[in-house]
Amino acid sequence: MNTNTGHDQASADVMDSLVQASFTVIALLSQVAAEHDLSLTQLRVLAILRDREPKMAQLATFLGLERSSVSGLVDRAVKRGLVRRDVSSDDARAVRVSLTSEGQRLVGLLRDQVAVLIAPMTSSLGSADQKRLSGLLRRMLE
Amino acid sequence: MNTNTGHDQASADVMDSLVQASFTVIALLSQVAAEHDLSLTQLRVLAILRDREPKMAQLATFLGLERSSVSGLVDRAVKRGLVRRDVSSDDARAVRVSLTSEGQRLVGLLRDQVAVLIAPMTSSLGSADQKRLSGLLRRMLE
DNA sequence: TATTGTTATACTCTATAACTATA
DNA sequence: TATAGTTATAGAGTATAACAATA
Repeated sequence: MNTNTGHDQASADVMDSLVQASFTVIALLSQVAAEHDLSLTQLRVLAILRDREPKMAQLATFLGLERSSVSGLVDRAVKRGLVRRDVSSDDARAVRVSLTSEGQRLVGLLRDQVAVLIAPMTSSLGSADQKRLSGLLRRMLE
Repeated sequence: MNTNTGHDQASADVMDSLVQASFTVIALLSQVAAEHDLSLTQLRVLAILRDREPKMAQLATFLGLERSSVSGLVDRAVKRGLVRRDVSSDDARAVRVSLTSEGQRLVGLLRDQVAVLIAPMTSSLGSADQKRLSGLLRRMLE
């Protein structure tokens, strides 16, 4: 009988495999980031800016961080020439953050390297199972 | 034609869904940790110690961190009464780390809370699909 | 008055280098 | 000599609180 306390075996299995897979993937992303002297958070910043030009407060929301924390992150990324700050056209208080061309180049490179590192894992599944996996994950994330 | 550069659509799909799912899961773990004033790393330490009593160097390997970093982590966990250091019986240089009863209690609680938070996600899949998902993830991680 | 962003401050996390004690 | 662990130091990441500029 399932008493719905979240402890039945099937739930525990999904939880454990999801958690383990997540740590594996995050470790891999951290490794790619570290090879470019970036933290995981800096990599996230670049990934977010890949198809967005948010204001600071929006970037903080995406990252789940305080605005003050994001100020420092953006400072360091600007110092490295990866990111740009521009005063918003519609609100003189607001700052819009975007990738420089150097930042765009790097984010493409990072994506390629992640693909290379993740491939040995995913290719242990056949092509049909890869589609099943991404389908299941997407349905779960919706 | 797939030129095997890791850029075909199926590979990109799995990569993107895995990365997105991983960030979602890690954010959830961080949230549970934060509710107990723990960092994600401290939560990992407790989870590792749940069924192991490693020496410092082994714990560092599990975490993928330097021994000096682990010294600080264990210091803070000891200070909170969650973890204990004992001189190893076979090597007077080595230190064995283990959970206190308070640490055991907490790690159980954390696991329950993660299960509760992850449930809304996983339960969007039927029971058969949950099994498929954990099966695919496990095969991928082997 | 409320909001946007930055700055000041403090603590955690992490690495490197130097050290102590034991093997 | 080599290994296990700690300590000293420095930089990044993070939050809270206080602040300036603009709305």
